Amino acid sequence: MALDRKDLAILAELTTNARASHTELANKVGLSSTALARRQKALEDDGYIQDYQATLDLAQFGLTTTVLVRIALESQSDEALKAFEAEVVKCPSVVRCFLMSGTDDYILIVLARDIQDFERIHRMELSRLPRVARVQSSFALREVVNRAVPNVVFGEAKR
Amino acid sequence: MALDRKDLAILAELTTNARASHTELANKVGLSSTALARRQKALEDDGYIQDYQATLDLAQFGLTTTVLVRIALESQSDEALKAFEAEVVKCPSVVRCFLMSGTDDYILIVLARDIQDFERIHRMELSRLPRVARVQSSFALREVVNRAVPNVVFGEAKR
DNA sequence: CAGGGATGCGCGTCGGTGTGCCCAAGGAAA
DNA sequence: TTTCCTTGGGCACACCGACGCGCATCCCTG
Repeated sequence: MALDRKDLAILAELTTNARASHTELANKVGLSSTALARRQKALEDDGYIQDYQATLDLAQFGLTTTVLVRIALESQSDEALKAFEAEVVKCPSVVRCFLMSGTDDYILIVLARDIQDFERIHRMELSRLPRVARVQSSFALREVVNRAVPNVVFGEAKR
Repeated sequence: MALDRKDLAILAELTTNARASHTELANKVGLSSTALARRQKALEDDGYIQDYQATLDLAQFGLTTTVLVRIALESQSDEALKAFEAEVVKCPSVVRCFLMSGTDDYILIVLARDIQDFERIHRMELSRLPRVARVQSSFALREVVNRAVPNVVFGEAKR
């Protein structure tokens, strides 16, 4: 299935106003509400739209510090990876975790209130992860770009 | 303003079903629809909820490859940082960009269709960024954790 | 005991949503 | 070229549900 520029406009708008009504969206895209409803339902049924979620302002919760954590394991055996991953998913301060190629085995993105809070997270969450050989943390001083969807998705219009 | 466990339950539910109606949410949280409407509006007005956005399945768009890119600049002067950041925000394949402490100046998260596509991105987007001294790319083999909101937010109930 | 804050119920209004039908455009086949 | 068929769009309508309000109640606190 190919998406035309109106589909992309719908997606672009929904990634900002997920609660927009059919008529509201229709006006912005340049369609009637019924045509838009059909397209939106198709986008959902075809899996382009996964779900609709509220975005929280993490700064309101005091989570202003982002830390990138590089982790190397003692062993790259399947058992070690499984054991590590089974625990890392439980860490409440971890928002992302990638299994990486290269020298580092895993890279985590951790959210903390401040540096002292990260010390606590390091002690209570990260240092308790199994099979870890080395942990290296880098603090993000500022977030320059933060997009849920790359702009490249909306750039191409086909029909 | 302090949030009680019902507020957290509302937020937890809205981060999954942003389009849920008041009555629907009220049933899940254990409130009447009117009480829930008041709380939800308060959460919005107080800035806890930033906005509501549709989540796209990036795999449906062919974006299955995540790359972490470490970039060091020729100079850490304010002018060099400004010049770099002004251009990196235009890169359509970049979803995140952090100014970092430590040896690396910036860390980017880039989404590509595949490794060949990343070669194109490297050539067309990354290598054209100004003041770059060194670019180092690491491919993510798998994504173990991907959360928009850390679980630590929902963990604390106060009232 | 009094008062403020939050809740729940009921109501009316409003708007969204879904359906049926018709129309226009484009492509294919005769 | 004509005709048929398919695809997508728009209009109108009716139904259902959401939403917001007012008021009584409850709890907690001072």
